[in-house]
Amino acid sequence: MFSKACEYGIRATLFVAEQSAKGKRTGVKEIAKQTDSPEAFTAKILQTLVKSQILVSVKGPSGGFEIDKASLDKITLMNLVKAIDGDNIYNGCGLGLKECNSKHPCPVHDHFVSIRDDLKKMLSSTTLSQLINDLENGYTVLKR
Amino acid sequence: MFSKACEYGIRATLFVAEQSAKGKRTGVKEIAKQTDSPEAFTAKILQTLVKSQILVSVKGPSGGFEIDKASLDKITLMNLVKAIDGDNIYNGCGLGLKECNSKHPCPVHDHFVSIRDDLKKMLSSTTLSQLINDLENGYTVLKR
DNA sequence: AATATTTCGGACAAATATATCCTTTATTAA
DNA sequence: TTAATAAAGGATATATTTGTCCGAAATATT
Repeated sequence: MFSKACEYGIRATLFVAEQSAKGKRTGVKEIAKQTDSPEAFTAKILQTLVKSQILVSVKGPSGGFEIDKASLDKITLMNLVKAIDGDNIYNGCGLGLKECNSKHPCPVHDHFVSIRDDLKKMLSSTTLSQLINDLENGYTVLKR
Repeated sequence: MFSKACEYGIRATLFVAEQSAKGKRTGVKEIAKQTDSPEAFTAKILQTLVKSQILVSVKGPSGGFEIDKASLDKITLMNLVKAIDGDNIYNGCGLGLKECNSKHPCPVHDHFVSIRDDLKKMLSSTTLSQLINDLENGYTVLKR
């Protein structure tokens, strides 16, 4: 479904979001530990997310990553996925054809339409706020 | 969504199925050409599909690949995907956690449930017969 | 000002996926 | 029986993804 980079990226962002909601800033080391992800690789992905203006980074002692509280319910899973994996997930053809669309469909095009639409809808309507709510409850987890 | 191998594999299988329905056997060269796929790589994938008993191969002159007509409406997309990509697509966790399930869910688990179920349902209920029907009509295409 | 901390950026390394090539094996047809 | 044909299988090449390492830049603390 998603690349490893995207899986790590979503997990990292959720951890940062959770901490930011508490007013805490957090660094790569802690993020990697709490999301059970490779540290150096996670650092790269965090850089990408900063460039995409999803995260804010601060260098130096007591630096780290944070998310503007106001954007917690503006940023969606779709924003993360696009920033890391691009938009192939909901634009690409199921069988890899270049010019597949409803006028010129591949054999599985119609079968995938509603599934892809549902996925797209879910990704673009699910915000960080919603997701960290379950995390704070302890209902969901970021590792294991 | 699927690997390249799986995309080529599905396209190849559909072409073989279409030909088999007409009583024709077809070789790698023709399959690769008609599905716009790399020939040698396609050959490898066809081997996998033969080992998985989805296709039948015949060596020598006038040899090639075919599908038992009786199995055209028994073999589903799910069978192809499992044979080539394994079952990670509908067993794996959206965020890559090892022990993600309804008792111990990752933050996106519940959000993915219905989408994954729909995908699984679609893959396991769509047969080769159904797919080649649209192909024969010219309603769907295998390349471009 | 000096030092320690932390992200940034580039180069590099390893693993996996994609893709090709060539020899062997089976089979058909002449 | 020989020659031609086509898949099988192994070795190898290339590309992409995943992952690491290290010096540079920024910044807070002393």
